[in-house]
Amino acid sequence: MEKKNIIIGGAWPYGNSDIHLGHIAGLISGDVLARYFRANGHEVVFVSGTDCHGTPITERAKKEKKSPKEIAEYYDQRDKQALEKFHFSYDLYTNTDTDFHKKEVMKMFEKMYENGYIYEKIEPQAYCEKCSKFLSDREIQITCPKCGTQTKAEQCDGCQYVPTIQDMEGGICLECGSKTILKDNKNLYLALSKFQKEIEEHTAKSNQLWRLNAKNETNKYLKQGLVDRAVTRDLDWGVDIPVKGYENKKMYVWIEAVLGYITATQKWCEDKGKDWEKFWKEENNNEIYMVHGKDNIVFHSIIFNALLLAMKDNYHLVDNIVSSEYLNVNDEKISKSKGNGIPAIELVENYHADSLRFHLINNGPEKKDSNFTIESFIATNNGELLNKFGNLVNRTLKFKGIEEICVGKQDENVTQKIEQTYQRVGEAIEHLEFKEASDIAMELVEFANKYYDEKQPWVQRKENIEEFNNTIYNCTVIIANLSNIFEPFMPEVCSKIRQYLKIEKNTWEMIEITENIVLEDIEPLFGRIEK
RNA sequence: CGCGGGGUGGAGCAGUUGGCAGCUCGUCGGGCUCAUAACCCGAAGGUCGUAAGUUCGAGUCUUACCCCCGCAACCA
Repeated sequence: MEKKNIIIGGAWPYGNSDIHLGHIAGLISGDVLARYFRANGHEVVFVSGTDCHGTPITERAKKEKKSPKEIAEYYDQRDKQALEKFHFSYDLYTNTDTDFHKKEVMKMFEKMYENGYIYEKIEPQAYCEKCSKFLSDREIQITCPKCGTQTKAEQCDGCQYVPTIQDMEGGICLECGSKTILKDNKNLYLALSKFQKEIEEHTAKSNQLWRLNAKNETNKYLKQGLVDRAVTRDLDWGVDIPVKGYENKKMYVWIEAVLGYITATQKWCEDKGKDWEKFWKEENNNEIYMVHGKDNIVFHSIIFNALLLAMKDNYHLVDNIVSSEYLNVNDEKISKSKGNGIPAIELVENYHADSLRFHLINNGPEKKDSNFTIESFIATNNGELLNKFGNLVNRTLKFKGIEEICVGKQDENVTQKIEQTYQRVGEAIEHLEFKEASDIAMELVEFANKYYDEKQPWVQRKENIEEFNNTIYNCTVIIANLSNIFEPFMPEVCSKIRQYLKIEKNTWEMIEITENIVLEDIEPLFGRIEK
């Protein structure tokens, strides 16, 4: 297979709360891809980080009487820990508050400005004279001109009406309660409209593998026609604007956050002495995957690509949008007010990370919203993983009194099944069908249990020791290969198997066992969860 | 005509370009004893929401209709 340079970008968790199971369910696909491509010998950079800027963080900071930095740092640590416990194999997990990120983003911004894709526009904006500042929509309360509901000016709670700028006049500043006026304000805008055609063409060309939601969302925006977007905000927390006259504004958080995929790559490459451009610039046989939830789609499929184009610097655009739907918990949408968010870190401290990973991959919101219940998770752990997978390993490697796996005769059918499984699982992963991939992988486990039962090693052992050795040998070969095939889904368990069988590292091709293996300290891979 | 998702055996779901309706669990019957009472075999159970249409052939495409769910903020 031709070696590729692959970027996998996991969505950046927002640093104002713990990431929950829904985030993990969406992001896990990125880790599956990363592990799979690495095993295939591709050059992979898998990056993410904490998104530290923006209003929700400043709001939370104010409420807790802390600085935005303190809030962001706390959740950066928490999220990083949670992701590590889930065995996310990020090459770099950083955050947007690093000097490196800010410096590099400012350079990129400057380039877009110089290229004329970022321009100044003066427009009236809601202003509070008492607070002496411009207000964003979410900081104003208005009476909806359509239905009369009292609502924040982002969108009407009652009728979904989106207020115009005129509606903002005479609203109420949520900070101090005084009336808002309209006042001219200058902002920098990204000329998204100039990229309409290029993004349309690129999308049509590359969206074959995209999920339906990504195609629909992106096409919806393209159909409406891309509209230029303000990229500066009246805030004091964020990345500075490297343009004269904008000293007291900051960059719109989405703009600098998505550029984090690039700065993180740059940082990692710098530390490793590699060339970051071969991952991001054209003609390097590269491929870019972006992994996130459905509400993030247009930021990656449209805005990020527009930014890449605006730099006019030979950037390779995003090829694959891997967007998940939402995970519900006990049939309810995850929401903090309901308290059903289940911080990811709490679950992974109580349950086996690999079991959770497998369950989320096999039952996750890949094509539509899915529902997580602890009962269904227990069923996966006890039924699929322990009874089938764990038990296969145990009944083979802990066969009564066995101390050593002796090299035997490789069974043709077994070889064929294993090779076929590599191929089919690989294809499914490359087609971004992760549920399918995990199902096919499980088929090999079921095949092995069947093989075992048909051969009846407990009988063979008494009647024909050579055949007994062959059976156990073939089952062990399957197990060895399971440790490769399941690596993208359950890395911890797989590395444990490799340790038992003294296999050095995982690959994505059939491995054989050519030397006897002395068995030591074999322990069950999964624990039973009692209800 | 606001937007979006969905209706498939008892439950939870899969069905990608239309080609004999699958999976897991559950139920019933059988086998085995190596293994964390785990494993294997067999059976029952579906007019794929309703109606019409296109087609040699539709769960899969078209149209109409019925029902369920989500859509302020926190939040993916």
